[in-house]
Amino acid sequence: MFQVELKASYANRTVLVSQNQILQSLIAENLVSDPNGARGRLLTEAARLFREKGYERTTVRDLAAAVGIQSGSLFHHFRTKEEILKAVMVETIRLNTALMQAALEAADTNRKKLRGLVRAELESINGQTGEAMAVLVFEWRSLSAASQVEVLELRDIYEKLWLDVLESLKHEGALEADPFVVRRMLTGALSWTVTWYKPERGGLTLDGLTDQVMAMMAL
Amino acid sequence: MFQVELKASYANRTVLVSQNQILQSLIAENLVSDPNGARGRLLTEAARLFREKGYERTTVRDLAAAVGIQSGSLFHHFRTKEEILKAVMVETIRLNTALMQAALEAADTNRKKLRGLVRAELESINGQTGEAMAVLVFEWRSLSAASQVEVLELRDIYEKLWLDVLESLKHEGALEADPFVVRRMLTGALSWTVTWYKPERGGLTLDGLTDQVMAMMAL
DNA sequence: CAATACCAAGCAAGCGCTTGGTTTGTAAAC
DNA sequence: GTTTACAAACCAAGCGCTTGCTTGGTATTG
Repeated sequence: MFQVELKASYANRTVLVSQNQILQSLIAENLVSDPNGARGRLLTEAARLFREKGYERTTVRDLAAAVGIQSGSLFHHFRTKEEILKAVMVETIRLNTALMQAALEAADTNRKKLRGLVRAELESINGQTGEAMAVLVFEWRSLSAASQVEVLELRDIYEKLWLDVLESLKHEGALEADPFVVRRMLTGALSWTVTWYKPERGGLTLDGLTDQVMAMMAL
Repeated sequence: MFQVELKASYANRTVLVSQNQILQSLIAENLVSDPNGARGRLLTEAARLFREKGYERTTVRDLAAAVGIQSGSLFHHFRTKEEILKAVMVETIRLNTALMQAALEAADTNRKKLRGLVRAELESINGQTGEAMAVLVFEWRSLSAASQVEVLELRDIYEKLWLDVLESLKHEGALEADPFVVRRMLTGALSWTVTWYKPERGGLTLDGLTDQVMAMMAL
């Protein structure tokens, strides 16, 4: 019991450290904005507001006020309001693709890889990037058709990571259902946690939640 | 093979007939609007538009044009635009609660009851009431806090139907995970089908999809 | 001394909703 | 069977406000 807790705590710290390292390297490559910089701070606040009130109900004046500038000044950083939404989504997918890849590399069996993906996605949805992840799910329609195409290309890379693992599990005989369907179901189930899962109350940890998901799939 | 198809077709017809009977009795009780009446037609169109473009992006002029009247004339039927959204949600929940109750009554074991609920909810989401169901999920935030409270009361009744069955399954030992968590996961997974499930292509029927869900849960 | 970041002011368009008046449906009164 | 009465349904016009975004100019920074 004590052993388990120690191990869990250690695993948690490892995850956090590696998450940060991944973020830093993405910032260095200019693939995501530094949350401490002007642009990054705006995107963080935008994600928060978009999640809280929805994209349409969030005005450029709200966004500007959240970072302490005038509404007109926003348009020196982004040409349109929609470009802000797109940036939130693009950077979120980039970060999460990297996080999922790291989760895959840390596991040796396909079963552990799936658990790693589930755990990582739950962490993305319910952790610091949760607001941006929720925006990705719920504000999709607010993106123009042109932007949707662009973001979808990134999303396909991300989804392929999942499908590869699920297909391997199917070949192993560990999974009965169609990998494509399973991934879609998992997308829905995991995203939806953002609307109800509150780690502080209830006592259900992220690891516990991950266990429940795996148990539900008899894996 | 031929037998199976006949049976499926018959089962499907039974479902459709009973769906219609339930709808008729709810109309008679004035709990939902007749889709052929003026109010019902507006609500149907509203659900379609809200789902297609989102509540905020749908203007009262859009709504009015969809039923062929002037925008101002809308306000003889509803006092505010939000009242239209609320009406869509309330009537959808009322109809679906009745459908779920019927599904429960038609099954004898808890396992069949769960399958009935899953099947019925998938049908609600992907059938004629799908647009309204999607609105219920994706436009929740657009409801005022006061309306949210009102609709939540109805939703609780609906959710209790699920929880009772899941708890029975847990007591039977057929379910390992927490019923509450399972229901939340199912809510997410089933709602999400609206974004990807297209019965016409792919060849996956609603019954097939139901089977996949049950298989995923090892039930 | 550029380039970048910002402000103050406001424009054009679109929004939900109101207003005053007309048409339509219905049913009793004669 | 026409007339009268009246409410519900609807139209045409537009008001007041908010929206995303622009403009012309001013600090700030390397």
